[in-house]
Order: sequence, then C-alpha cells, then structure tokens
Amino acid sequence: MKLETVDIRQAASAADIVYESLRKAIIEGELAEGENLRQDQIASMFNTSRIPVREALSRLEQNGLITTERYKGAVVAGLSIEEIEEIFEFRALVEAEVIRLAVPKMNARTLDIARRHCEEFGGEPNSAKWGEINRNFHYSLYEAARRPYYLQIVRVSLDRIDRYLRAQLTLTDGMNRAWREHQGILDACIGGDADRAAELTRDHILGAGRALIVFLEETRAHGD
Amino acid sequence: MKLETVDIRQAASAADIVYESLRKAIIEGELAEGENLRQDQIASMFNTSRIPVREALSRLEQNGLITTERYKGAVVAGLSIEEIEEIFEFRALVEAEVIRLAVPKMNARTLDIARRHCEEFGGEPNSAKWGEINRNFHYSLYEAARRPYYLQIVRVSLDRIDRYLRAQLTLTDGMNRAWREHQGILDACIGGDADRAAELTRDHILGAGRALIVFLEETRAHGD
DNA sequence: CATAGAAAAGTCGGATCCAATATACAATCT
DNA sequence: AGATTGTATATTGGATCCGACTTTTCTATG
Repeated sequence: MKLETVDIRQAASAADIVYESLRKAIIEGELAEGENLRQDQIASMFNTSRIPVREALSRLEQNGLITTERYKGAVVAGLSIEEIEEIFEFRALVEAEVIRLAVPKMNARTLDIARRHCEEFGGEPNSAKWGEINRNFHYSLYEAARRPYYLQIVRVSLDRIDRYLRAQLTLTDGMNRAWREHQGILDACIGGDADRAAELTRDHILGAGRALIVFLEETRAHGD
Repeated sequence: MKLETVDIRQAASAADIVYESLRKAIIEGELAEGENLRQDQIASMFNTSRIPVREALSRLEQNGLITTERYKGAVVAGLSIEEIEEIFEFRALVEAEVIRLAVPKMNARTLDIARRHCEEFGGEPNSAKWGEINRNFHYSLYEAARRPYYLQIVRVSLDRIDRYLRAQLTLTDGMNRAWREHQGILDACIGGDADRAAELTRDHILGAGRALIVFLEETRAHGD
C-alpha cells in the first residue's frame, strides 16, 4: 500500500507562532513604533506561558524589530532618518546585485509569474495587500538567482522598513510610480539585459528611499 | 561630594554570557562542526538553568551558527561548498562597498591604527590570534564608513566562515599572501583611492574564498 | 541467533514558581 | 509646597517541574 505521507511534525513550536504573528504585526504597522510589548499580555493572547513569548521576543530583537532593556521590557523599534537611509542604500546595493545574478537564469515560467505579480500590483489600491504584492514581485525575480543567503538578508532588511514604505506609498502617490518602475525592471529581465535590470532596481530602491525620507522629514517635523 | 560613578547594572544577562561564549567557541573552531550541544550540559557548565541556554541557542540559530531540531537538539552548523561560495561572494560585494564609502572619511588616526594592526599581522604566526587580528585590521578601516547596519551584517557573515578561513590559512601558506594584500589595501586607503581600495578588497576576499574552496574540496574528498 | 516489540532513559518544549529590578505612589521632613 | 525616602505593585529573568517525543536497550519469540 502506498500512502501520500505528510510530515506531521511540522510542529511549529509555540515560539514560532508567536514570533511570526508579532513579526507580521510589526511590519504591517499594527503595532506602532515605541509601543510596549508585555510578556504576560502577549502570553495570554496566545493562550500560552511567557516562555515561548520570551523566545520570540529574543528573535525579534536579533532581527532589529524590537529593542529590549533588562527588567524594562520590549518596545517596537523605531528607525532614525540616518538608519533608514543606510538600509535603503544597502538594499540598493544588494538587490541590484541579486537581480543581475538572476537575469541569466530566468526562464519563461519565472517571467510569467513575475508579470502576473506586476499586473496584480497595478489594480490593487489596498495598502494592506500592497506590501505582500510588492514583495512577491521582487522575490519572484530574485528567486532565480538561487542565492538563499542573499535573499535571507534582503528579507530581514525589508522587514525593518516595510512599515514606513507602506505609509509613504499610500499617503503620497508613490504607487503609480512604483508600478511603472516595476514594469521597466520586468522588461529588462524579459530582454535579458542584466545590467539594465540591476541599474533600474538600484534606482527604484534609491528613489523610493529618497521619497520616504522627504515624507518622514515633513511628518516628523510637524509632530506626527 | 563627587564620586567616581560606576554602572552597577551588569547589563549582561545569563543568556548574553552563554551566547557570547558559545559564539566564540564556534567561530574559533573549539566546537567542531556537527557536534551536539546538550542544553543541560551547557547549563551545568555555566552554573545556570536551561532557560538562558535555550535563549542563547535560539539566537545562535538565528545567526546560522547552529541548527536545531525539535526533541533532537542543536548541532554546530556546517556549510556546504555552495554556501561558502555564496557567503564569500556576498562579503566581496558588501565589504568592497563599505571600504569605498570609508576611504573619503578616513583620517590620520584611523590609518595609523590600521597600519599597526597590519604590522601586527605580519609578525604573528599564532593561528588562534590570527582571526582577531584580521578582524581588527578590516574593521579599523570599515569603521570610518560610519555604516553600523552594513558592519553588523559583515560581522554575522564573517562569523559563519571564520572557522574555515582560519583552518585554511594555517594549513596552507595563505597568511603571507593575506598580509601582502592587506598592505596593498592600506596603501590605497592612505593614497585616498577609494575605487582601488574597493577593488583590492574585493579581490582579497574572492581570492581567499577560492583558495578556501580548493582546500576544502581536497580535504573533504579524502575523508576529513 | 536474529528481530520485533516493549520498556527505560535521555532530551526538549512549555508551565509554574521564585527572585531581582523598576516604577508609581504615599509618607515624611525641611 | 517641594523634595526625599520608604513601600507597594508590576514586570522581567531565572529555577524547577512536567508532559511529549526520540533513541536506546532489553526481552521475548520465531
């Protein structure tokens, strides 16, 4: 007898679940910058003890999403203008290289998936979904590079600024511009022009970063 | 009355201490690849309970130094040839950029410190100290870039391959070559030639990576 | 003697309990 | 009244205990 076996031990630990939930809540902006995270409170939300919560918080701190102070607790991390600039500069460097490495390895299927994500992006005015769609588009192209180490770092970098990006894109009219630039990047990939795809990706990220900085300097100057 | 004030809050938790100790032991190769890490064994070593140990292990896993499996425990992570290649490629990209950004900001003091680290490197045949000296040299130059985010990522990347690097450099004669290349990089920095410093750094890292791969393919092929 | 199955030991993840520290607030003194 | 000190509460970090799962060992049986 042959059975379709399923690995029942997906056994995501409680800590995994808490970690993923909090990560999602932070990058989507549900938990505001500076907000306190009480271990007890989180534990009761998830019907668990504080132990897995502490492990989750420890991981979040490693990834820069929260800061903790001994005997004081955890707060959602905010980023200074300088830190945001640095992260965008870094992303521009790394993601441009990733897509340069990816283009020669792309096949029709990759490009087709990316094209669908790109179109999806155009017709979607919902900001909550925007972040996911944006990620899907970029990652669908990056995957072809077969560079898991790069991608993991890109993911962590993006996590830290996703929240700000979304705010800026929905409040200003950055989404149309982002869409056009995505189309340009996709065209370069289809044409097999790795250098051009890299250059456009770099400009796309740096441009978004500059727009975000301008936006933040305005809002932060006028007190929220 | 004036007192010499001392911060009595020894800000290091037990988990911090365990984490740093294990990290050091792993990157210095004292804990061999594949070695099992038992929680209560480590706990008794540090005269503590398993709780801080678990937190330390969780952080080590986030940084890729160990892998854990539910109910089975943690083992020191090994890297495949492909993973090592990818990390070197990544380091070459990022560290070249960091030094390019750093050169225009270097002052006499920075260069003097770097020069001393470089000389120290030449006269030191002890492999245990080599890793530290190598790091000091590179970081003393990188610091000038004032890019904490880049540097943190460089640090984590280096942690993962430090062990292999050291093995290769002591068993083959890579140290003299590394020393010469360090001198070249330092000269470019002194001359204020950012592009040249970046190019040399890139070559330095990629060259070390290639040498390491050759070394590993030999040793791994012939069983240990 | 080999092997399947049961029992025992070892290990990990999570719950609960205790200690250390911080914060808020009331009491006291000038 | 204002500042300072003591106290009560809240919160975190660590220890111990318990249940789940894996691995190993032992035993019984063909």
